[in-house]
Amino acid sequence: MTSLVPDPTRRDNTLAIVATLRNQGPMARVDLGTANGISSATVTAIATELLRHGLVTELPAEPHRHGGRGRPKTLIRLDPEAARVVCVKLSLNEVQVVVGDFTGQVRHAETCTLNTAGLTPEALCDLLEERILATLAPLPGEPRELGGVCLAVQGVVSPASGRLIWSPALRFRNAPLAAPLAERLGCPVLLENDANCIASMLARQPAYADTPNLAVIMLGYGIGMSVLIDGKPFLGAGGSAAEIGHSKFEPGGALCACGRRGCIEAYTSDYAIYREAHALLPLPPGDSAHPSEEQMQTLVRLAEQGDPVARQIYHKAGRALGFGIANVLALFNPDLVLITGSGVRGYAAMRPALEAAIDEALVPELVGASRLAIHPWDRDMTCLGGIGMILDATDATQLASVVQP
Amino acid sequence: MTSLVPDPTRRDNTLAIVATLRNQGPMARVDLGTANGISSATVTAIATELLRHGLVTELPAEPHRHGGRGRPKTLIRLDPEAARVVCVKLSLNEVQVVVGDFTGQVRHAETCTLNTAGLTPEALCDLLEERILATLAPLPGEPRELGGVCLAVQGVVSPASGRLIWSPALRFRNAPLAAPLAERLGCPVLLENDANCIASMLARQPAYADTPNLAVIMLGYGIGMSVLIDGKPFLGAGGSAAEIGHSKFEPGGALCACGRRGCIEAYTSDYAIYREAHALLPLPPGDSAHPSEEQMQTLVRLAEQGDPVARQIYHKAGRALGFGIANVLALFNPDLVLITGSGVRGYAAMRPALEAAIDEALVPELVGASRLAIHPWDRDMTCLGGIGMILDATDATQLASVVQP
DNA sequence: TGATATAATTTAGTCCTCAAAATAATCTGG
DNA sequence: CCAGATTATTTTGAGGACTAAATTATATCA
Repeated sequence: MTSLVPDPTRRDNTLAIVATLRNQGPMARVDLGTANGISSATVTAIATELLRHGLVTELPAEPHRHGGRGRPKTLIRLDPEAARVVCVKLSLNEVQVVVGDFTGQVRHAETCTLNTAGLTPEALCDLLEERILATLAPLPGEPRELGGVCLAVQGVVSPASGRLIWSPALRFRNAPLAAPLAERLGCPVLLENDANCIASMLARQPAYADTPNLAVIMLGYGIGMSVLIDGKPFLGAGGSAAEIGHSKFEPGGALCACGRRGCIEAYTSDYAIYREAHALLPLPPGDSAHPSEEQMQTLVRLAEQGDPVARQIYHKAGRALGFGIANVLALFNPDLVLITGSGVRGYAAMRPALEAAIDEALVPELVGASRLAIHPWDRDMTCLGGIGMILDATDATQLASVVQP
Repeated sequence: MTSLVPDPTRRDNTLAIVATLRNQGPMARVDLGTANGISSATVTAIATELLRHGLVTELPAEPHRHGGRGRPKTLIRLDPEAARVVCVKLSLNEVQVVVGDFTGQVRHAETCTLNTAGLTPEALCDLLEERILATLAPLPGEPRELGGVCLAVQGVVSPASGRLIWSPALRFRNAPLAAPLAERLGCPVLLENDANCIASMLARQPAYADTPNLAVIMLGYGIGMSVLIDGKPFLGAGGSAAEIGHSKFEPGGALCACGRRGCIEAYTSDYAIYREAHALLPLPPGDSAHPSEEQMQTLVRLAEQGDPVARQIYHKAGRALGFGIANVLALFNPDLVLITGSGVRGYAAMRPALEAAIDEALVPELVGASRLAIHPWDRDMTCLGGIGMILDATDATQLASVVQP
């Protein structure tokens, strides 16, 4: 190790190349150069270092599929084995552990169910350490080769300080989680909000490359949001930005899980919809505090079949969300608002009221060119995004030690 | 001119030094180095170039006030004469033209009153060109030495495209202003929102150096806001971000000047307060559509003296603003919310309801460490900020041609 | 006056980037 | 099968930029 902190220019260029390879797959040196605005000579130099450190490999030439004339491109790709990272998604009564490789691909995933609300911070760290090591153990390679862990939780977190401020999955508040877990595991731990993970995963997709200001709203048991500004999650001063769920629909309105009244979440979340419905409509049995997927789907079906009570409930949910989105448009003016989460199942039922509410709330000048779309929900998106985030974070530190001979 | 685009590293360092000199006044080379994290040798090199181009001058040594031992510092400062810029503030029925020097100091200011609402885009450009040249004419130096103009307007603008989307001072909408004016004047024109000018002026002050995430709310005839993220105004995708005035207090509420209902502005702006008051309270005479400062001060005085009607009006205004700020806290989580504008005259009357509304709306976890403060209003702040913004903008282009011999 | 201290400049060395030249690897067409 | 033609990669050489260290400049202190 000649120098632990290489030249910042070189560091930036190296990070850009690794990021390009991760997001766009194997690529030739020339193309990496044009994609990042650097000369091919520089790419050669950087690639040589990365090869020497085993972070990338050259792809064997493929004799076929080589349209043009001259010397064929030699693609280089990230070596999947160069790092192993983990994303842990912590939600109410569920812990999901996903193992990813250096390219950001998922290699293994496990989920376990337990009572999360009863955990103390120490018990939670015990549990997470145990689950992560148990998940890693059967995999080839030493578990200690772990490059980093992303802990994705619902609720308010402060990534900078590694403290969990508040989560619906846990009873305790304002406890440091990243530092103790990092000490146990001997690797960097990034504490993140689950919505930020999803949003940064979406931002990586080419389809959203031209919408760097992106608001991603997650509908589910609660309501979360992540706002990407220039492609990066906006955290605010203390990490609690983008809390659309607790922005207001009407003063003195419905009671929210947070204890205040009139929050968007108190109208549009699963618990709010279920709360309105369960006394009035025939639903499958279940835990009254936490509506099941089956119950929610029954409710959506009722609304879509024209049941007036269910329709009314979804109408109100859509109207509240529409006003919430109107405030997001007025305050963030994003390129695109994307709605996802398990709650998108009810989007069709909410949509008319939602769109009418936005029209009612905002003049066209303030809606501007912002678009509104839904993104199909996939429960693994969170961890995919978390793996990308911890890889990006560890790149920055790891590559600091990629140095010259 | 050997090279019009110098090395980006050198360019960044040069910009940083100019910015430091502008914001913090004359400084020695050593201190410029430590303040910007660069070596004193590099500062010497950059300072030599800047001296050669006449952008900075060395301050004569002051024999007194030189505490220490060794060689005394030689302070360098920006040469005030190195550039002349103008900020034009366009508000309802008023155009203010302010001339600034390279250090950001105001050298001259003029205000004129006229009917702005009746102007077409062409007539407005005619007027602005005429006013700017007339203001510049009597000053020493050729008017054509103008380095840049900042056009600060109330309303929604898109700085990137130079288009005015919508302004309460003008009847037309969605017209390009920056380009035609730049052509007439032969210099860069920056179209900016007035709140952004004020916020970036405040951000330059040392008192706010540790609050890079700052929301500045301007109370006045309307209600505007600028949100600084990492010290820079957040514009959103189309320039219409941070429109707190048209975020919602309650669906179906009071009628707003924008034509929709329930906007914060429809409760807390001067026109909204006056609208509630003028039929019920004895106020000085005036134009009914646009309350005068005298009328508003009378109203504030009535509220502070305990008049129940006036108190009730300010209570409601404060409550609406409180809910608006709660949404800003939930969505932006700023370090600090600063309230300013001519409407701060009524802050004391609004304050109890405002603070109660924030408490009612948000759990402490979401208020976080965000603070709330007022900043005394000074009508010249806008143009001071605009001068700073146009100087920053022209630095970037100007300094591109500051090159080696 | 000389010792000491601090600021500014110069020097020497390292690193990085890029353009251009050289080299490598392939296809094309006779 | 071989001589261009073509494109990719690597090497080379030149030009900047930055820093640490040495040097020079200018003060105070005793």
